[in-house]
Amino acid sequence: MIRISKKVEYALMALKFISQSDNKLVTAREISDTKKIPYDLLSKILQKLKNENILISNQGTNGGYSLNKRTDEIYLFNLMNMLDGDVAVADCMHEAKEKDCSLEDSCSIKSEVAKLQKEVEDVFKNKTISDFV
Amino acid sequence: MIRISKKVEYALMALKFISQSDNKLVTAREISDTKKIPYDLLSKILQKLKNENILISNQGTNGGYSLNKRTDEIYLFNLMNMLDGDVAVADCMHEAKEKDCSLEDSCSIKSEVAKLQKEVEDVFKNKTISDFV
DNA sequence: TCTAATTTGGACTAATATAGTCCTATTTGA
DNA sequence: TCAAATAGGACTATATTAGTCCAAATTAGA
Repeated sequence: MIRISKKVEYALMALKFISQSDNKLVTAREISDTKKIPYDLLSKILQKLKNENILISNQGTNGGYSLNKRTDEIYLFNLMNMLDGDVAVADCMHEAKEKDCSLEDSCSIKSEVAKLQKEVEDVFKNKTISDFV
Repeated sequence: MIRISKKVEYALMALKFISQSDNKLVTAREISDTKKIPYDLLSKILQKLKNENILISNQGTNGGYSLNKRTDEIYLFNLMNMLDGDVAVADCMHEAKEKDCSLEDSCSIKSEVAKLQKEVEDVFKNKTISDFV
């Protein structure tokens, strides 16, 4: 839902770490060790961020990751979407599938919940990685 | 976390329903039937709201619930707290126990997460039941 | 060309949180 | 005394999140 999951938390820490490494390539192991983040989980996250063009990766010996965007171009809201999927304040606010709400007919609060959704979204859309650095 | 769980959703629907019943006592069965909410679950929610002085209950035949506060005195943020416990954008933002964050030392993003917490809290603190009626 | 360091990525398990159910009291008006 | 209601503990089921395990592919350097 709308929250900073462990994945997002780890992503923020990793991105911050990478952004502070003066263009030197950073390995998953390095981040995992200094930040005490489970290695396998972190790897998955970095791979995802690479596939989403947030990071650039170099494989093999001496490989590692580097940023592919400026920190102020990476939005928290997007990170959350990438890592945890649809960001929604309530089950019925999932865009993708309209997650067929069983209450549809009897629900009397949907429009206000939608308003809430927008307000909360805005908070997360207004934060970028640069805010965390 | 910070979201409208089913419990909160049902509470909002129920409170709206009760607020629109002109002081007539409303039974859990009545709400459950017309709003298609699982009866047992709804009962628990109403009992909780009664214990938190949001509702007044009358037991026995012809019993039921009525509001104990004006709708604009019932804050969404408080409802969430009552029904789902501590409202937090991240695990480390739980007040009660400081939920001993294993990253404590290596975490480099806590202050910004705290800022975020406050911003999101404010959204929920600025909504009352009257917004949903 | 071999080896070690590294990313890649699928499949699985464990832990936790949420949602829902079942059952038995207790209260009270008619 | 009965039926309609709230009260509430204990339990089960489901979904989500977190974390682990394993094997492959890539690449620099000895």
